[in-house]
Amino acid sequence: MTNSARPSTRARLADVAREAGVSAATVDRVLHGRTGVKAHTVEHVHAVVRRLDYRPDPAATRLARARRYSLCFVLPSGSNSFVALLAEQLHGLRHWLAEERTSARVELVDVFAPQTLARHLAGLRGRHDAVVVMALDDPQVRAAIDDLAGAGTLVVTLVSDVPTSRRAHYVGIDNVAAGRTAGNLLGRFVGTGREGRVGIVLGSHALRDHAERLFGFQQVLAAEHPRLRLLAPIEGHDDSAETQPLVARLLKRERELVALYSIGAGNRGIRAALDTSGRGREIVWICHELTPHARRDLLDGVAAAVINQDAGHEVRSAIRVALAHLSGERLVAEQERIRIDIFVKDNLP
Amino acid sequence: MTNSARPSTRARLADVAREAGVSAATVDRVLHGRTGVKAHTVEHVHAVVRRLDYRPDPAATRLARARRYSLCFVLPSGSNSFVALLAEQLHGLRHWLAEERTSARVELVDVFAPQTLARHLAGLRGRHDAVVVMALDDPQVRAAIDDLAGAGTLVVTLVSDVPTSRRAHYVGIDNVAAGRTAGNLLGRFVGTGREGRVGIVLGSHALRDHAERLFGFQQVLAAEHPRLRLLAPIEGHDDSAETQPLVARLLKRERELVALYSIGAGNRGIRAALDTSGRGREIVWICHELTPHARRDLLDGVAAAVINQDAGHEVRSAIRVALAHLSGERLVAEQERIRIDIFVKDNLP
DNA sequence: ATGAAAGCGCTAACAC
DNA sequence: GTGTTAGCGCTTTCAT
Repeated sequence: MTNSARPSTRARLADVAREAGVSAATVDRVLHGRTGVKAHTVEHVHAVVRRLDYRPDPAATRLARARRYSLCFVLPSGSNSFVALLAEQLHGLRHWLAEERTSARVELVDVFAPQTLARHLAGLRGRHDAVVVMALDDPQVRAAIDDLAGAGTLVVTLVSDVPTSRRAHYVGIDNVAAGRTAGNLLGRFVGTGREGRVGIVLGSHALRDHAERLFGFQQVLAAEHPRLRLLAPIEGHDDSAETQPLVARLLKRERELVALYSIGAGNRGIRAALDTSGRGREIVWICHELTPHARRDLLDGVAAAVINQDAGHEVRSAIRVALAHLSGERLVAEQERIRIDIFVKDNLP
Repeated sequence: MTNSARPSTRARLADVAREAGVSAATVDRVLHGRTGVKAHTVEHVHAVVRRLDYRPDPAATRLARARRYSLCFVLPSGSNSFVALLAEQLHGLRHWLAEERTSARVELVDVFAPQTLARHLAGLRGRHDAVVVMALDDPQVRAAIDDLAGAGTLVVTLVSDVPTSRRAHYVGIDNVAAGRTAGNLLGRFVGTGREGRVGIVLGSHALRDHAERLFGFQQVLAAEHPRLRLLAPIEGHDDSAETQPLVARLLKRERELVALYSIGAGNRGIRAALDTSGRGREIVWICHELTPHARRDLLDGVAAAVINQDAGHEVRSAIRVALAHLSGERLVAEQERIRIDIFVKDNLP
């Protein structure tokens, strides 16, 4: 009875091999579903694995793996602060990436030009193990994603999904729920009894995340705050300089405006317009993404709430998801779900 | 030039050893600040480490370490759902703990009895590497923590801190900020212009987290919603059965009650009292901790918002913090900060 | 179809 | 004070 020598320790691969009467290499083959093992042996090894409740030691696995992975992040160009946050988070993960034997590069592309984005994606074919893309949901882009996937590149969508494409995974929030959340807060902040008009600013109807947020927002306002009337959404293309005059005009025209929902980026323009109008503290303003500016807007009492998706979580999740797919590891789906954060002045991190 | 054989790869310990002209063991000693190395050698090795930008591979480190750690979680007994959530999360981490060569046990103690808790802690002396405790901030408890720490046991406080004790770390939210957040939301939900009275229910003034939340809540209401009058807080000892009649009486007595802030546990009692009174949907109710019941309360439209601290994050953080202290690893402080989550009906995870 | 053996990068016991 | 050596648990050639 020498096997009582290491008590209370979990089973190792060697234990499985011994119990199954095969070598470690065979167990490894079975565990990774590789060919070249007799069907009967496969069965048997699996049985032993189950019996011993064997689970591989991830530290040993990582240490022994030779393969290196190459990722490419494709993000929108422009001055969008949230995108800057994503890029910054990615940079901050460089040491972790090195430990995971993974390299990641960032490429910036004009996201409002589907053709440009599609061509860029086409150019990535065969150059990376996985491409993580914050995409426009457009037929050309979808086709480009399908081509990449067809050529064996894993595609992960980030922040804004292209659900009917062959992307392996979407990392981001449920944007309909995010829009509902904004509607819930905005309606309650204005006051259930009060009448008034609500302005909406978005980047583009063509951006799936924006369209979904708008949908959720409208749902909740119609159902729970019917006294508030929604004005036609303004398209600012996520650009502050473009957004500011549009919102300034809105503020001048609509004297009964009680609230403003900013669905996308370009919030510096909105803030400027609100400041100029002098109505910044009476209008309930809700926007998305906790950028440094949004933080200021909250602290200044101009923004009532900010709905956020954690850029750090998203980048880490995208990497974990990609590596899990590439190396055949399991994912805890629940762990990869991105939360819809609500920030007000007092719970800022 | 054989060193171009492994290009683009980060430096390993062996590289540092070679460059410094010492053995791997010596580098190891220096890196872990162990004695028995000439001061000059220490300097030199550090210099090489810096020059090569060497950072140890955590996978290799974990694999090689022989030491096992033993943790003990001391949590309040009773029917508190949030505590159940903590215990459940800890159970879910058993495989991770096994990988980290760490064992963790849970012990349940009556947290409202300082003497009992103090005695229990005293009994833990010398039995674990670290004790994680959700403690009452009381002189006897503080002394017990100091004794434990003095005897070489690492103490981490969880959820509710004992700041002047010798605990190595506090894992939990900023409860003053949490109270402020509740005040902010509650005030806005009621409507800035509206008058009325606000009821407050807490477990005990002796619980530091409860006292801090109350403080933050009062701050915000006084400063930003002076038209709302706070009633004297009710102490329900985090117990639903005890809380329910107290709240029922409050609801009967106070016809001008417009909102209710529940600082601690026992929310099932509050929900029952609200349901019985028939005022559940007109009174703005805000409570803490997203338990299964709180989730229902939100979905039913009875709770307006739930302020939450993520039980899973807290348990993982407590373990990481403890292991980092015990094994002398670095911590990314920013990563261990526990968020103050806000949940409404629409952003439930 | 399967096994033997050499690492992956670090730690720890034991020499010297 | 410092070096040598034998693992940690898995992956991956290369044999057979």
